[in-house]
Amino acid sequence: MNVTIKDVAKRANVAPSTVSRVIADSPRISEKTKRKVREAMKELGYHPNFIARSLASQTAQVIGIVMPSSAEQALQHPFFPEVIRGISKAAHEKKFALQMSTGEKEEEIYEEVVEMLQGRRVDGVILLYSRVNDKLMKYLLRHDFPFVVIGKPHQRAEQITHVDNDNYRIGKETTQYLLGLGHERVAFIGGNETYLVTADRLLGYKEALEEAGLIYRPEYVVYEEFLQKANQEEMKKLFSLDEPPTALVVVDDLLALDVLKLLDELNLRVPDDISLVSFNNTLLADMARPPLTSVDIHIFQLGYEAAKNLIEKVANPNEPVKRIIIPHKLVKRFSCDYV
Amino acid sequence: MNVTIKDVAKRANVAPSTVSRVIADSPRISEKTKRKVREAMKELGYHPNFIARSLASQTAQVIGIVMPSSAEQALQHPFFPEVIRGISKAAHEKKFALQMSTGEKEEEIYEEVVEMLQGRRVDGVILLYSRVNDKLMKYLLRHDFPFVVIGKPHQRAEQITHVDNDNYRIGKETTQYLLGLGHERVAFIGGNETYLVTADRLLGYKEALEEAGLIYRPEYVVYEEFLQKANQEEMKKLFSLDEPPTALVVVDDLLALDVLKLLDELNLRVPDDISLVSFNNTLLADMARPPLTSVDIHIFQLGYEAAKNLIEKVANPNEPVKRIIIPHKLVKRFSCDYV
DNA sequence: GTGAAAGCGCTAACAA
DNA sequence: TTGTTAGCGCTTTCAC
Repeated sequence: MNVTIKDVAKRANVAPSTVSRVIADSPRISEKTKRKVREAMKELGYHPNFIARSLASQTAQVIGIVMPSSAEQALQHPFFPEVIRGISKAAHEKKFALQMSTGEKEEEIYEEVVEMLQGRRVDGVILLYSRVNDKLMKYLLRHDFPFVVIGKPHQRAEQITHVDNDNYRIGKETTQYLLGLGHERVAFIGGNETYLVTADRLLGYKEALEEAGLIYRPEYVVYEEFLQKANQEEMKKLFSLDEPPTALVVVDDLLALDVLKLLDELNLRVPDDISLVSFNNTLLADMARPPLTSVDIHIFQLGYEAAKNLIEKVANPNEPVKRIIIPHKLVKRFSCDYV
Repeated sequence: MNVTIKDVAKRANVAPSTVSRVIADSPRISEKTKRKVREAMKELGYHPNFIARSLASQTAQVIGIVMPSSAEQALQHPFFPEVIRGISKAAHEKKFALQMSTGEKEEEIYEEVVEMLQGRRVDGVILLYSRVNDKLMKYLLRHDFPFVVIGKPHQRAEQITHVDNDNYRIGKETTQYLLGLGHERVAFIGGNETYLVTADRLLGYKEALEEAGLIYRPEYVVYEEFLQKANQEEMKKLFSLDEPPTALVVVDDLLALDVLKLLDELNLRVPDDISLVSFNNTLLADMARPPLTSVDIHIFQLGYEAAKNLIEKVANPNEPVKRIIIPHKLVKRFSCDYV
């Protein structure tokens, strides 16, 4: 079979435990012995067996990535690869491996993650979503498994380490930017209504209007699902209002592309006829025509911080709960103009 | 500590091995015993320890995904999330978990994958790239580790199970489509020169020209790196030729968006002034304006088949080497017109 | 500074 | 059909 610690021990004329200590670079082993052992490892082409190590040490050095229901769908959205990039970076730095959930439905994912953790395959998980009343989150909390959520937990946020943006402020500032350009009829195009991000940004949007002395019009708020061509009804309704908006706050780049397309069909030109600012500042924003003014929420950093903090928590279970707010930044391009 | 197989055994008044057999649903255990054991598992809240199982059974039930140098960069390209989606689907069906490489440089990734495999963390890997003279591939071959590559291996392709498109035909048919529209000055915009995909498609492109009795002009072939704004020199040169092309074969949607942008700057309109067909048919193609005619290479399926075949190979090491060609399809939208 | 030995939780050969 | 037992390859007390 394979070269094991015992083979190395024999070759180096030491005990297996000594080899183990050399692997861990224990300070209690003499340099001379270390050299000898390392040489033996080289000669034999030894590679430590992670699995055996995991079993003995009760730690996997692996973190799990939990996608929202339907990993399959999620990956269609540029947000996810980008968070994963950040996670990957941090994991790599700390020498942790990455495991991804593959489940498609909520219940499946729940089972899968439970097995991951109970099966000791991963030391902790990062939830890439924050859903209302999430069964999995409760389970993690109850069993005291290390986890971090990206976004704001709906319940017990103060007990859960999470990495988020200040979505209220984002919504507010973005709206204010548009108001500052002279727009008074600003509409809000949200994604899925049940996500907290949307709700928070909407709150900021309302606040900005109020502070500016403008009234909030419910008919100016539209929820369009991402990645769906079909239900553009709401959007069309928006533009057949007596007083259609002159500016749009669109909650996501991908959605913004959809919107752009629709506006094109309606013969509305951006930014001449209508201004638009979107969020996330993914590659899409830059590649759209016109290039979109977009709020960079630093997705990569969201992932990076999530992984970093999860790993800290795994290493030290007493690590206090943290709430990490990643700064955002409005990136101006060419989709906004004075009214 | 945690509930183990022994606890369950005690509770159910059987031997640990019996419990183990129940987990594996061995047919040699009576239904009655199974029931009894399963009940005990429920009562105690037992979850099998994967790590222990892996160690004992010498199999991890995990497949590794190897990104090209710089996982970090790669994930910026929509191709990767999409293959991963496919891989995820197949893995999920076969109850395999997914582990991703996190390394950034080629050498790092090499080390990482070697540790993954030697450390028995994964049973096999999928290479999401095919590079000339790849050190890792040689290693895998030499050590007889199960692996599958997406794309065409540069060397010993006949010894390596791989999943690919017929890129030669793709290049040829695409060019023919443009020729059929009356274009005689068709340029080829490739990505990274060292990838085999590009080379194969270029071959097809040349062949199409030849068959049509047109001469191949080297100045009509341009390599532009993906995701780089800087080096647009080559492209600009292309359009300052005495006889600039009237149609473009662009090797990738993302690149096509870049090209679109550049054309815009040059005041060339698609498809009026210039026709363009791109590849991959990602969401981008549909969202670009104009929506791009693009060759769907079925990225999802590439991933799906790769994972499926890898898992088969892991289950049965004698599985013969396979070459799987995924069909492609030209999806017509609005970026091409008669000359 | 190093060795001996127990044990992590499971599987699988061999017995019965 | 089920039990006994010896590992899988490593870490980690506890000795010395």
